[in-house]
Amino acid sequence: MNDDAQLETDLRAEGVRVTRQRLAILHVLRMASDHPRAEDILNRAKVQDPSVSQATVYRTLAMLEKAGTVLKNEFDGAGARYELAGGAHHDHLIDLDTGEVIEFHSQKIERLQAEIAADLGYDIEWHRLELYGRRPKAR
Amino acid sequence: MNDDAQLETDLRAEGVRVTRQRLAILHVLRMASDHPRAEDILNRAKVQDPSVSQATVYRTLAMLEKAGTVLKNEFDGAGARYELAGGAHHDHLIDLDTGEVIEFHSQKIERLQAEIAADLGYDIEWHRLELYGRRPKAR
DNA sequence: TGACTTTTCGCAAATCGTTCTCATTATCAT
DNA sequence: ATGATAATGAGAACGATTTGCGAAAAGTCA
Ligand SMILES: [Mn+2]
Ligand SMILES: [Mn+2]
Ligand SMILES: [Zn+2]
Ligand SMILES: [Zn+2]
Repeated sequence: MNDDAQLETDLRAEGVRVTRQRLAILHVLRMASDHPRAEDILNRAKVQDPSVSQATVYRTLAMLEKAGTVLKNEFDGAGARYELAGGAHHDHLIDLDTGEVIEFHSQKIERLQAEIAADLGYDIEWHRLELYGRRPKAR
Repeated sequence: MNDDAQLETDLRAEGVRVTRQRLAILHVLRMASDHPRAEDILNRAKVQDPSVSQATVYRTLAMLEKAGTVLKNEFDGAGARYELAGGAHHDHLIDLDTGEVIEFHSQKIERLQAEIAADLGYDIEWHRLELYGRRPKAR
């Protein structure tokens, strides 16, 4: 597990200045496992550094997304939800009752997507696969 | 091919009043094959009835969506894009260069999605599968 | 048709998440 | 430490969509 000093290294690797605010935001993302919204990230970052502003949260997220460090998910409903990009590609299942986000991956689906696009004469740049469902009522 | 008188029947079937504006909007949707945005629908509807307003376009689309007559697609980028729900379920491939929307359907993928959700203990209510790609440059 | 009730309309103002402006502050190579 | 300049906070602006409100149109039943 990376400690907070690693965050500084990560930022420097991207050639940007290491600011308190960016460290706080990255720390929040490191700790999160719930695909938080910008507003959640702001609130959590403020615990570590009360000076963090909304504008900086959005700016930092946009910057990290461009750098490939962060993934921005535009699920149905309110605003975007973010997560660190670290691991392998995965798609999401959203619980319509709780809002919980569950991750999954299907090599078969990924392959089929590529085949379909190829048949249509396209190369896929990226894709979005989201399942919206609920747990069947106890029975 | 349905004529415009059919539109009136469609509206009555939904138990709402038949207005010039609604007929114009439905007509536009009937003619469209390009997944138009609300703004496009407004502009096209104005040709038939210049009195149609933006608010009515949004209100009518929301109403038709709730009735299951219209599908609202929230693709990446600007605003939502609409289409009549008539046919069979399909997903979309968006051309990143032209914005063109291509429809496709894979029974295999649909089945895999259901299996994945079932394994996770969920029933899928709806899903979104969008492929974003481009035609390989001529070579 | 005309009076009466209900729905829908256009317009403008409000929302909401996100982006931008700009004066001020902080980082960092020197 | 100093200076160049990147990054920040506060709040205004934005764009798509939604909503409140009084006016107009649609449905109802003589
Ligand atoms: Mn995820
Ligand atoms: Mn379609
Ligand atoms: Zn995937
Ligand atoms: Zn599908």
